[in-house]
Amino acid sequence: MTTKEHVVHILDELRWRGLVAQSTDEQALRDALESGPVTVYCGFDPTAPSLHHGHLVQLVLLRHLQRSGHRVLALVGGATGMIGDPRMSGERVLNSKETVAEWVERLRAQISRFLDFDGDNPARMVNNLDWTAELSAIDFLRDIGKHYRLGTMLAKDTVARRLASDEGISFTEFSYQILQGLDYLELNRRYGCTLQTGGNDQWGNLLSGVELIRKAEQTGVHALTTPLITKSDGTKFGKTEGGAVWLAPDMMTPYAFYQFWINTDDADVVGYLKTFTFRTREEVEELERAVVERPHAREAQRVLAGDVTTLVHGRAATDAVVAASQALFGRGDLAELDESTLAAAVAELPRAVVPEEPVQVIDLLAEAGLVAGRGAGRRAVAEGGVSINNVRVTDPDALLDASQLLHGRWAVLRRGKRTLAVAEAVSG
RNA sequence: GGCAGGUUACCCAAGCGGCCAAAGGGAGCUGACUGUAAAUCAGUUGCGCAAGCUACGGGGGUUCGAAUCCCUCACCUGCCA
Repeated sequence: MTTKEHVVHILDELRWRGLVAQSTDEQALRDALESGPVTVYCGFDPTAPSLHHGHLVQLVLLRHLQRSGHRVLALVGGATGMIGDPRMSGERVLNSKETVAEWVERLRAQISRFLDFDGDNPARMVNNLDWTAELSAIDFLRDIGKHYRLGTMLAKDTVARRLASDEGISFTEFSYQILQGLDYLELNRRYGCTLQTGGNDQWGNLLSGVELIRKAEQTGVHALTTPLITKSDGTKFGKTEGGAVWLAPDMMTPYAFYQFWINTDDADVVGYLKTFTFRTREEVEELERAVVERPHAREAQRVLAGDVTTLVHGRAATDAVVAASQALFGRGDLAELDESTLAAAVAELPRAVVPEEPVQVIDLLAEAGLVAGRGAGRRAVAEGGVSINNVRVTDPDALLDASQLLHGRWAVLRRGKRTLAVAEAVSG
């Protein structure tokens, strides 16, 4: 921490980083954060086998708070994940208990990377299934349900809109807000938690807990939300060919993850540096100048991609993908790369196996997942969008011949400008 | 439980007996221009080299011919109880 950060209030720091959208009584929150360690919690529901870019914002926020001395609780929604937070796109399909349990474990492992669970201010991991599994329906309705007014619940934005939609809303999803409120109450009682954070779309759910605690405990607690991360061109942040930007390496390779960030628009990169990296104001300002003065150098994008990939996948993985990116997108001829450099670079890519017999290029493309099928492969070749070792392929029926294998082992397949895979000969 | 409406490709949505592998929009993909950026313009988006095959919630039927008509099942929604 630089000396300057000591004089900047954590809330102002977070605001500068674009991490603050709404909060309950801001002055009260400001005073609380200033007067001593605040216990804060943020929940993560197991709706998929991995966290994604949206959760990353929350994890970064928690990390900032922990670094400035506050106590952090990371909650995995073993219970809420079985109910489903209502969303505008319609009723969710319930996952099996086994699936939810499995995903809970995966999320736990992922969250652990972002916070410090040792030292003198350790973060703590909690699971809301721990206090809901044994809760009887009667106790739930008497002790918790009695504090909830139907009018308030129905007025919640998502609920109201879902009710007005053709699809409506099930009682299960409607009840979600109570479960989340209960979590906050429970954490307040157990650990003195007085701040809950979340995405701005969670505002209603956060307030559910704030109100429940006010009624049940006659005490005021805080809520703080982060803004929805946006892109300047109006499209959705975090959307890729494969879906979301997953943090799990088995769902999105570190290479693909790095590439996602390095392809950030000029118009967005400074904002993302503030939000997703821990760079100081001075560093960000310098990179901001670099974007204006030398946009083609893409320095800000490189720093962003490097920092975020390191945060999520670690130093070693990042070094590997940076080297791979430089090799594969560098100016030089791929054939001139030495064997070990090329080996490291292609290690990050999806691959297809080159059999003994002659094989069609389009089959390799399909096998490597670069195209959806042979037809799509033919189309890609016809469009001029396929190259092998940076040499454009023009014949849809082209075969890969052994002379194209670099170092006798690899051929770099490229579709479009930046989607890569490798065809590898079986060694032997 | 009753009545009404709905279920079309990644999403929205048109089509209501042949000219439908299915309009239009969104989104995606590719090319040109670039800086692995944006914007713009162009092409493209069921499987198959092709003949052809499989498709409009599932099943059955009418018809020379069905996404389109009939029956039935499933699911969704609304109103009423």
